[in-house]
Amino acid sequence: MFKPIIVILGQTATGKSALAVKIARKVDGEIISADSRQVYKGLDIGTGKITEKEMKGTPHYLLDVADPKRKFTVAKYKNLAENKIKEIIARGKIPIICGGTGFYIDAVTRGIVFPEVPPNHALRKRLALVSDRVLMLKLQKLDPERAKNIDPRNKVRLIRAIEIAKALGKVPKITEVKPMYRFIKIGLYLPSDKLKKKIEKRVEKMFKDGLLKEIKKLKKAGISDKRLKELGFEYYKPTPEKVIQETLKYAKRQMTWFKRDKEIKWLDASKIQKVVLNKQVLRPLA
RNA sequence: GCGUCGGUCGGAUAGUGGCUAUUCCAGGUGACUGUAAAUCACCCGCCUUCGGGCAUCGUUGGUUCGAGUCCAACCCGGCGCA
Repeated sequence: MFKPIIVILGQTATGKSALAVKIARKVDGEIISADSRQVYKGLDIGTGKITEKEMKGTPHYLLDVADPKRKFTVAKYKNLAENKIKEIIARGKIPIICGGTGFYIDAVTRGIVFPEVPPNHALRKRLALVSDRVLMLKLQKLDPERAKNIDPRNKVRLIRAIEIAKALGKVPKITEVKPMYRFIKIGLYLPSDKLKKKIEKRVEKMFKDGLLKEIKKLKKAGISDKRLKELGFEYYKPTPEKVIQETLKYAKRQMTWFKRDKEIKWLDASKIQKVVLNKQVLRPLA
């Protein structure tokens, strides 16, 4: 049987990347990123993407695998990540998943099975113009079962449900296939005052490193304001204050997601020591 | 000092004399089936046994069955004139 796979997760700016590298170097591991924005090429400074230097020679995967003009998806992530896990294990190395996108992590670690219906952009475009009420009526006709427990005001979900129902006749129930690996989830957390300070520092550094230039470059490459906003990148007028505020809100939403997962073992990021590392993180790999 | 316009929740803002004071932002709680830093719901004066109860539109008085809305005086702020 395989050794368990370590998952490092937590809110933004808690130091996940550095910890993952540290562990990887100790156990001869390789890192698979779980970040919905770092998959895109060209989104570096704004997403806090790890630099070559910070990797310290440890291989990282699922960074820069998508074009920001096109939407990446969880299902795609799941596929790529599972392939990478296989590859890494086959090479006799240890996979380490590291990131802050809860949905992506769950897709892999809980083995969520997504209906095999690729996005239908023409349909989506058409349905986007319709009110949520009408969308709900449509869905009720197509699949009364799914309509019962869907968010009736959430257009994104309604559209997706209709998309699936049109293709398959109905939306399949959520299924989870027990993954063939065991995962150990380590959550890195910081008390809110410390997190806030770290975020402030990080955002200031982003501006110093050229965040505005990066955004300009993306715009020049033909990425619309709307798309940039979807990527969490465009603020009315990017100022450090605004970006800090948005980042704090995001961190809160991340925590809302992680809190539901009782399997996560939480470690205080400001107190993490070698001893703790050995005891709680590395022991299962011995 | 005179004239004038205004004062509504942490900030901004709506509100023909009539029931439950609007919307946006910020804040809080949560949801999550191929967009997930996305998208969405609820709360956001006080109390609550979650049914509701009590407050409240600068202050004080007045008119009225009924006032955020009308009247008067005062307080505060902007603008104009001195």
